[in-house]
Amino acid sequence: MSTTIQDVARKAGVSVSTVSNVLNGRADRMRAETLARVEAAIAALNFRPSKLAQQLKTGQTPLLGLLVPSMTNPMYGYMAREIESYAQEHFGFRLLIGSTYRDRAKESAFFEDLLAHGVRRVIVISSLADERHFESAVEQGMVVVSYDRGATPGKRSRVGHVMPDNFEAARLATRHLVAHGHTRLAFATVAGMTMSRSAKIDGFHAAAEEAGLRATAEVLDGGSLDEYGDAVIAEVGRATAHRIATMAPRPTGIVALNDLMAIGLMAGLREAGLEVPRDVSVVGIDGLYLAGLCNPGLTTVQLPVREMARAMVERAMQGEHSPPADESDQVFAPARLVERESVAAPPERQRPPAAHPLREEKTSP
Amino acid sequence: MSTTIQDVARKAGVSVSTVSNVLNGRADRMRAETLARVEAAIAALNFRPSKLAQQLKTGQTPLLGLLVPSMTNPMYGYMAREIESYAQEHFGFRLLIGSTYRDRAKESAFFEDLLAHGVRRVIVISSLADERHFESAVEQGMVVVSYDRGATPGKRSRVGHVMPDNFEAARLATRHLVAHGHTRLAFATVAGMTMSRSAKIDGFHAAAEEAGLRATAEVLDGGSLDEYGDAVIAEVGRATAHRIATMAPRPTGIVALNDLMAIGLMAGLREAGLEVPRDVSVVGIDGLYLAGLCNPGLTTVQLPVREMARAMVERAMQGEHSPPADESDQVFAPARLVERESVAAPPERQRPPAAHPLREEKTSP
DNA sequence: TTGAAAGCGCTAACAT
DNA sequence: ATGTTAGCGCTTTCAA
Repeated sequence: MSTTIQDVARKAGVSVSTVSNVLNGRADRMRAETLARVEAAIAALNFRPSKLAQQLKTGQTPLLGLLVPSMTNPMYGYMAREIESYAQEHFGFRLLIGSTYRDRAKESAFFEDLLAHGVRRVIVISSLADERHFESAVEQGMVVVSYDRGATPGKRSRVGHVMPDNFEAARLATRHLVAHGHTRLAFATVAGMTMSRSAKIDGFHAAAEEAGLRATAEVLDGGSLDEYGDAVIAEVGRATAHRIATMAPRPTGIVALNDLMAIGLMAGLREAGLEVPRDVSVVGIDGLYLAGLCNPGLTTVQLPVREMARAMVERAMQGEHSPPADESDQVFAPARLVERESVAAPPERQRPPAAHPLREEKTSP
Repeated sequence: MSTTIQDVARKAGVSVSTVSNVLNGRADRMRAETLARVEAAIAALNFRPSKLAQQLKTGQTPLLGLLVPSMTNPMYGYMAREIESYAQEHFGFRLLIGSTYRDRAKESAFFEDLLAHGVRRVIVISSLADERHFESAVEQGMVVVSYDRGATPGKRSRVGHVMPDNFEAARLATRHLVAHGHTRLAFATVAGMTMSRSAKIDGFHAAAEEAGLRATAEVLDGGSLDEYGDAVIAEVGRATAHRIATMAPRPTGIVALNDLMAIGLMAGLREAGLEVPRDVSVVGIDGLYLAGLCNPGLTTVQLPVREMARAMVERAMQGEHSPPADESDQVFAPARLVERESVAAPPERQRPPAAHPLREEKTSP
């Protein structure tokens, strides 16, 4: 089929081991003239050693597994992009990607396949509560790095952890609302608790507490992600917005779990006849570029995505050895608040939602 | 390291070929009792055959290469998702993904790596003009399917082609504007011509012609994609919007190359003090779910993404044999127009852009 | 400085 | 019905 090391050896008039030596940078073991002949043959035949065969021999394959809940979510696309380019540029690794839709069976199946493919390093972005299936993969020799979830305290896990400072991110967002004079605060999240979600809620509460607003700060728990199709989180945001519109008194400052939810929230608020930021202020967390394209522009807390991506790749590449004796989680400072137009002072007194028809979508053939 | 076929054979008290036979569905060649023993051993040892070794032997690896311009673009995320799930569910293939950033060198490097990894089937979503590097990959035994680009007429290519009916999509969008009474039409695109772009432009012109509006229908050629960072297309849209705002007379009905560009366009129009749809109407092409979250909701032509994804996977799996003698491109009807709020009748007379300050982004630490 | 040879884990003739 | 064996393309001792 394609040229093999044998062909090269034959063409260069040397043995395969010599060719293998030049392939593996052991050019010192041979005469310059031999090296030249081999290199010439490689070039002439346009030979590329089969990674397959190399792997089978060495047990190492330059492939990085990446597990994301959904590639359709712009945040994961963003992270995947950063992970890919760093892994490629610094380690020559390609990405073997898989979507899990937050389904444990799918996650496990993906791990099995990775193992079978000889992939030994994986980055997992998941919101699944427990990590047992990862541990078992680690047992089998995998290096796994998990995003946005801390190690279970006590149980020293061999899984690496990288995450943003979710607490601080939410606190920053909440303080921004407080600074604008909001006193009725809400945190909009989805059903189900994860480490990162609870950290954000804690940050939200902490900021409310500081401002003496704890009594009126509430957590709005939206629908489950499973119930919705694709735009999932945004849909939950939309649904939550409709709920907010009917509350009395209504919260005026809302921190969303993430930008996508915030975007859905804004759309829902609009549909319910409420105007952002006149009636309700919204701030997101993530820092998607899409936030800057919204109307109004979404104020959001920018997470250090690139830095986190690098840290994850580095950790995944370290190998099974190096995890610092005291494998503490790697946490990043939340970057900065990016101010746009979705936050303003709360309204003097609350208006009822305008008698605004729900917008309809027509479809024509 | 991990359990091998040898271990299973030993444990079951049979030879490796017997185990291999059960692995490959040749259970009929043995006694039920033997089969049972082998299966028991496999289960007990939690044995998964190494795809690596299988590949080396068979030359087939259940991996599908997918080349996209950028994973950050929601449209590609959407396509990747559909491709992945179909390939996984129907063929048990995983995705080896790569971003090219529309760079030929990166594309070629990716192909080389795929070859080295034993991957023989690739789907390419690219806007690069020529396909020569694909042809060479095909020469080496790859099955490649290219999205959104037709085969060069005459030169019968061995590369498969799948694309939406771009002409019809743009025509549909344009007619919608015409139906709303617009007479000054524009098509907003990016620099550089590709097959799909020119098909859209043709569709745009065709609709204008039908309506006798050809004289005032113009193509607005935005910046190059290379100049921008990540949100690329949206940024081009934004820049184009600023240009539109200063035109006199100004077009009132705009068809955007795609949804992302339309979203950027709407943001830019807003920044320039123009209101959509009161001053300018916009319609996109793609049908991203994000279009429904915009404010105003973006009217767009929904492309049959899932169907196209399936067709591409099917074609990629067919193997090198089947390409129908007259390998014609596979084209899909554009689905439907999804009406939202970004289109209205044109204004009676044009207002100058409001003295509206550009919105600013502040960043605080 | 170079080559011979033994596998890596599996498949598929070919034997028995 | 089951086992033996020769590779797939490469890496890596170990010899020459």
